[in-house]
Amino acid sequence: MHAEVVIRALSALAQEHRLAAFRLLVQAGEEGIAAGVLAEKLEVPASSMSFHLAQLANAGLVSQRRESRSIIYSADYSAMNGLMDYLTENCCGGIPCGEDAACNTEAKRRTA
Amino acid sequence: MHAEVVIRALSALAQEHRLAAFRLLVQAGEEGIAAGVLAEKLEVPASSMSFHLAQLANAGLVSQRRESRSIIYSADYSAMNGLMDYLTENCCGGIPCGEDAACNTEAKRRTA
DNA sequence: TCGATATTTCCATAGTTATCGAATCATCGG
DNA sequence: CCGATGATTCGATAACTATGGAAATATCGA
Repeated sequence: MHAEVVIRALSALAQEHRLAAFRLLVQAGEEGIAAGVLAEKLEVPASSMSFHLAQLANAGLVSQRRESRSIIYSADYSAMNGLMDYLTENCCGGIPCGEDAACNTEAKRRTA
Repeated sequence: MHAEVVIRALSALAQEHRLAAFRLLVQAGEEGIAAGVLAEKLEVPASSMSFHLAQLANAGLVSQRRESRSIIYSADYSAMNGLMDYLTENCCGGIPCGEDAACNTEAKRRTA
């Protein structure tokens, strides 16, 4: 993953509504969530939501599919993992991920 | 870690020069790097570098100390781990960190 | 104290991003 | 085909971010 792509992903997530939308999409899993539903849940006008979803899509963090009149968005886990990979490798250098750092703490907490 | 803080950290990293600076600081470890050295390495005017470092500091990702005439910046690993924590917990939900996801892949690669 | 060095603050400016109503496009049911 | 529904695109505007030179601040050595 190049720095340029990483920056686009970070920029995409660095916004209140987009971070919130992405969290919901991650929770929703494969099934995804329609644009209108996201707009309603986040109390954002449809055109604004569309703008934000386009940013997330442009960053490769979400994919979309049409289902009748709705457009369903879903999180792209591999893109997110690519981002985590980059951050772990380049920005967590001093405290590698296998000891007491974030990722592992989470992993343990999760399986506990 | 609240969403607000997370967004500030993501915004801070979502910029070419700041991401590059932070990577260097992570590599440098406790010792840190002086503002002027960073400016020179990244080929950015001193005042611009100062601006970017202020953003990183504001996000809590770096700390600074004066050492004679220089101001030495160093990465705050715990803040970065806090960010990783949040992302793992909120944005990697579907594929928890203990299986094939980024963090663990990294951890294994690192200790191998 | 003076001059040099390291950095930040100030300021103007250019560029980018967010917002949201209105217009447009796509799909469906009848 | 028509009206309704779900979504995007357009366009204007406001807000924020990045840039970099000049001035100000802090520290040092002599």
